[in-house]
Amino acid sequence: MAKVTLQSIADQVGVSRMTVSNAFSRPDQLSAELRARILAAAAELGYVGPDPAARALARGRTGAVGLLLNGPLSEAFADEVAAAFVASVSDELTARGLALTVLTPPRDESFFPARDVGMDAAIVYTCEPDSAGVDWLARRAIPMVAVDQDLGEAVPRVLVDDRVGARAAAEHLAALGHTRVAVLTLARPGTPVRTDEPDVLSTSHPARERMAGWREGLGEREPVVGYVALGTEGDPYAAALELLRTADVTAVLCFSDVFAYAVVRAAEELGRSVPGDLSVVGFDDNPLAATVRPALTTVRQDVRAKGRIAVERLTDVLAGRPAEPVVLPTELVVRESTGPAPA
Amino acid sequence: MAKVTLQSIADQVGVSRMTVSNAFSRPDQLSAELRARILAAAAELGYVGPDPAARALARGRTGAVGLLLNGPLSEAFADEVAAAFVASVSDELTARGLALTVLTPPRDESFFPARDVGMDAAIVYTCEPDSAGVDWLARRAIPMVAVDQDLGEAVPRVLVDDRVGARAAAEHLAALGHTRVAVLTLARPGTPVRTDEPDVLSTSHPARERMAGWREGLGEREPVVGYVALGTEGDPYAAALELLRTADVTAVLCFSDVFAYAVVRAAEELGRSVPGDLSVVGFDDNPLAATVRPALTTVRQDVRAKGRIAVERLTDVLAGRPAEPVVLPTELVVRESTGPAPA
DNA sequence: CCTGAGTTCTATACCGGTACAGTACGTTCG
DNA sequence: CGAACGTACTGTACCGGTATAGAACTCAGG
Repeated sequence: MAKVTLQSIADQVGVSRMTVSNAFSRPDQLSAELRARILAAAAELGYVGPDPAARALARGRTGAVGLLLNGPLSEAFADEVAAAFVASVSDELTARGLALTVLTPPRDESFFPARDVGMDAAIVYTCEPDSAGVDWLARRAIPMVAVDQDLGEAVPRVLVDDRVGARAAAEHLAALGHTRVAVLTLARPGTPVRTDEPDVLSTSHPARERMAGWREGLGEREPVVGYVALGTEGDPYAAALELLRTADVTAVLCFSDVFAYAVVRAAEELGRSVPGDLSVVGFDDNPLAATVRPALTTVRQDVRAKGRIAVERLTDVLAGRPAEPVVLPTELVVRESTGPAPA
Repeated sequence: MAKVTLQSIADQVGVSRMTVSNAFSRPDQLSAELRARILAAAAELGYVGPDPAARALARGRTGAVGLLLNGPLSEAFADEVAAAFVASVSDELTARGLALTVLTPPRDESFFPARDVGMDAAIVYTCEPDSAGVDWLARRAIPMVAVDQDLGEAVPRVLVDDRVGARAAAEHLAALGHTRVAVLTLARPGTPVRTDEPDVLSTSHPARERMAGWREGLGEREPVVGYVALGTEGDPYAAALELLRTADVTAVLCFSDVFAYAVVRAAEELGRSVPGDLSVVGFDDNPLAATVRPALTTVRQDVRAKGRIAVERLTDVLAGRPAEPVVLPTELVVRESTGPAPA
């Protein structure tokens, strides 16, 4: 059977192709009676509806929004917080009649999603400003919204107040009398597990901001005894063991709740009780944080709101409205993993 | 600035438009020297590369594959097993130079991803054969692969041997002397929480097959004392409490590890010890199953393999190769949540 | 010197729609 | 009763590429 197009239906019914197009895409442009006849003819011929590719070319819109990630999706999902963000973005896009296309770094440059996939706009999640993906999107002039990252003034951003949250966590420890505090945070990929060099820190916005907040909150005390910087491929538990064995501290500030829980388990392994001998603070308020024992003191952020607001900003941009930068609040949640510094 | 197209570069360099197209898409079709000149001119004019929408129309391929889900993405992610499957699919597609577009049921028919988004093929995950999404894909003649569902002979399927796994779980309980066994499984949406009517069961392939396997494995004994059928919106913990309060059983077979853990907590709440007073078996071997106490006896399936094989089948279909149906094995994993039936 | 087989580039013909500016024909209103 | 307007439909001009067949030229082999 030959391909069924708008034209074949137009011929069948005896109207112009444009009228058939309108029957599907702009019902108010023709009489109900004629539209019914056209739809009937279409059904009879087995016409499904306008071809998305042709429509995308003619309209200049695809109906899809890209979500640019800095690693494979399985990596994002290893972190429950990132997974919740992705889910939130998808839900919000659905509610607005947009589809989600996942843009991951390619294995092979021959097909580069950020360069080769049609989309109306993109949400950039935690990607370095100089990454290839961001570069392609920018060169294609695809409207972007940056989440958990600063891509410059031109790109609207949705951030979390990591610094204030981290400062609150550090002040909490300080108020409990802790003076020897370590940090377990993210490092640039490839960095050795343990280091005291501040410049191996991950350049991600949250990593920088949280570190800055911790330093502020620890105030005049020797701010950080040492820290373990962990690449994405690192094993948090091994890093935590290493940290506790080599650093003489009474508390640890962690980049995430997953890291914090690793510290808790490492402390148990080494026979140190939490929070009796060691206080541990996480970040994000992962569902995990409330479930494990001892429940983790952490800094809460509202991940679903982050996704929702990112999509709102995106639709603002698509509609030509100005999109103000947003900074979402954080909140210290004190649970069982922190206590007074041991004497 | 006027839009930069292939034609503008062709004019600038003084070659045909086709040659410029080849410079980007088929480098072996022209001399290296000319290609370099074209690329230089393109860079100078700020040409990014062929427009994906136009290319999709001309080539008849988009480079994107749809993943059809039967609910919002956040719902899929509530289940760690489904999330792992999605991640696996994405990783495998990336490895093959394809992008992933998420196809969820629309809030509003005006934009229906399964109907309106361009894609080369689709993976259908746990969707009812008569759902609107499947119907649109079928009418568009989009190549499909069905996962955890049977869409008829024409659609290649990737299944898990749920029945054999469930039977093994039931036989395990039988061997331990259990004769009064309940089931906690999925129901059709909207079904009341507790029922003994078999036909409220979810029509999903896994739900049917697991139930069949459980019945087989319990053999000649009164097969199932009763079961709680749980819609997707139901609260497993509440259902588990209800079940244990009303059914006089020594063991519960569950549709998932999440359900099983809910039963464990409900048993604790009611003062019954697991596995002393009550044995519980889950399904899937969710990471959770090994972490919680008591660790859950469960039926393992390899979710990453399921994603990988689904994508393999999909590429087979795209290449015109026949795609044989696949049934992946399951394996009973005995941990701490099952023990001899109490006297 | 002629033939056949590469290269390298071009001409033509689509791919399947939508936007926009009409045209033709009632209706309404001053 | 004529101007102004709304409704219903059409004609034309794109949207920005790619496939395919062929033309022009080079080169090796007989």
